[in-house]
Amino acid sequence: MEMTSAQPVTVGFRPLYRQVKDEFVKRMVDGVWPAGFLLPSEGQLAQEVGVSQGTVRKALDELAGENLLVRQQGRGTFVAQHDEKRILFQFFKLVPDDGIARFPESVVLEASTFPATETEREQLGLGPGTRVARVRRMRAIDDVPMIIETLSLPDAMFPGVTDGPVPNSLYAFYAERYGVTIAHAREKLKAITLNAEDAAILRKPPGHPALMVQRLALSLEAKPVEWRVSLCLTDDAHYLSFMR
Amino acid sequence: MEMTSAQPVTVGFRPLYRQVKDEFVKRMVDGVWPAGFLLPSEGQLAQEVGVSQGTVRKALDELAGENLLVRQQGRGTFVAQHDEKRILFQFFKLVPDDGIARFPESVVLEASTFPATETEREQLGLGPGTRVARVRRMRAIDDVPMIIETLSLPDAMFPGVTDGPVPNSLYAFYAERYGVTIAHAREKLKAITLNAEDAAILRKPPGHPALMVQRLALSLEAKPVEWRVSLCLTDDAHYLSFMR
DNA sequence: CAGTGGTCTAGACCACTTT
DNA sequence: AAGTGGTCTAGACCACTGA
Repeated sequence: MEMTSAQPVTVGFRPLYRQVKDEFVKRMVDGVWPAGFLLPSEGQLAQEVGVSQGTVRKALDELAGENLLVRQQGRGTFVAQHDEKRILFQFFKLVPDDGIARFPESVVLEASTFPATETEREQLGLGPGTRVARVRRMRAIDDVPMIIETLSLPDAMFPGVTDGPVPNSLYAFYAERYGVTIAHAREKLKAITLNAEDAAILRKPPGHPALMVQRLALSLEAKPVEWRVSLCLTDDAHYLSFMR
Repeated sequence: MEMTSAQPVTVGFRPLYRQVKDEFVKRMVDGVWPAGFLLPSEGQLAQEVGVSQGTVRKALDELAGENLLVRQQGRGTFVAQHDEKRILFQFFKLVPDDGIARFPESVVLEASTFPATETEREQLGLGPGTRVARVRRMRAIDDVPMIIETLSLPDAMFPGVTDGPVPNSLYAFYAERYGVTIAHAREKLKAITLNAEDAAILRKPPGHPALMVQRLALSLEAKPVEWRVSLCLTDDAHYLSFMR
């Protein structure tokens, strides 16, 4: 029996540009390349990691396609930031019926830490007995109440997040204060009718229909980081979804 | 005054690979490359249109990214088809809460042509007095009624579509019988409560909440082709949306 | 085995931005 | 003018498929 001829095990194959991509993601995760950072030029990066410029380019192009980098011809390549424009474009799908997307203001109703519920533990991948920070707030567009939002964060990952004031733009805050970047999210939608308490906050009668949006936000490392349940009025707005 | 020195008008600049891409889309629109068609190899195409293989590749890659082509290593590149798998993945976002996507069956309630309403004319870009074919059907998953769907098609583009039986899988039917390929779609979602008639069909009490999905489907040429309003029960299912 | 798409490289030139 | 990303090319080799 021939011992030396190993079978062609294709098991560990991983394209160079993907390895390069992983390295770049790691730099973002580790904070070496923070939000807004101007990357070295393609040529420099290629020399640095020891591959051709074309391979670096393919890695950067894919990261730009995932909205993690922003490329600007003549200027350079930047780490994406959670500015208002990006959030409106990438994460906020509720649009007034006039078609002009606007950023909602917020009024915090409650912010404190609690023992995680079973749903929170399941969604965020937490063990029993873990604590979460929970924020409940009302959001309005043009001073018209539109959304009641309850969000849960692993307390260990966001220590003291409910101690101070909670800013309106949370994803920029997570990045700046905790070094946690929200990269992607999954939303599940259901139609419900409002109970008396929620209806009062949104100035509608009990039993009024609303859109319930359950969002799980994932970090750069694809770990679940935030669980958010929103009740949205869709009388004068709609949730917009494109299928490419 | 110097008449010969024109300013450097960058007006007509269009990358080669985009022109190649346009040419390939045209071949699909014209039916030269029908659904499921196996394209010539990259090398042949490059020679045919007179560019390098790399340029053809970039065009094909973008088209694959838009789900208009499917590439398979070792096999070749194919024109995308509206098979059940693609529709489930790309166009059908209502998923049972168990997380296992399934294709719904249909029962046609009504199918005929009518003068287009103002909404239909506006959405489909039709002139006054135009006729539309309208189909109303109930859709069920695992024999449980889930959706009431009303769809409108320009009669001129789909002549006689309501004369025969209406198949369950419409997008494959549009492609095969009318040479119309649905490429993309836009959906607007609202929460509503069911009226007595719709509630009876879905076996729920009047006033029960439901998700209203208004879909405008676009052809390869980016023209609006189908207007579809669906009322979906979300008691045991949800609309799933990813944000990349 | 031949043929396909997938990866990787190297180099040239173009368009855009900033100095 | 210098530096950036964007396009285009040509050629080599790899991984996958099917005969």
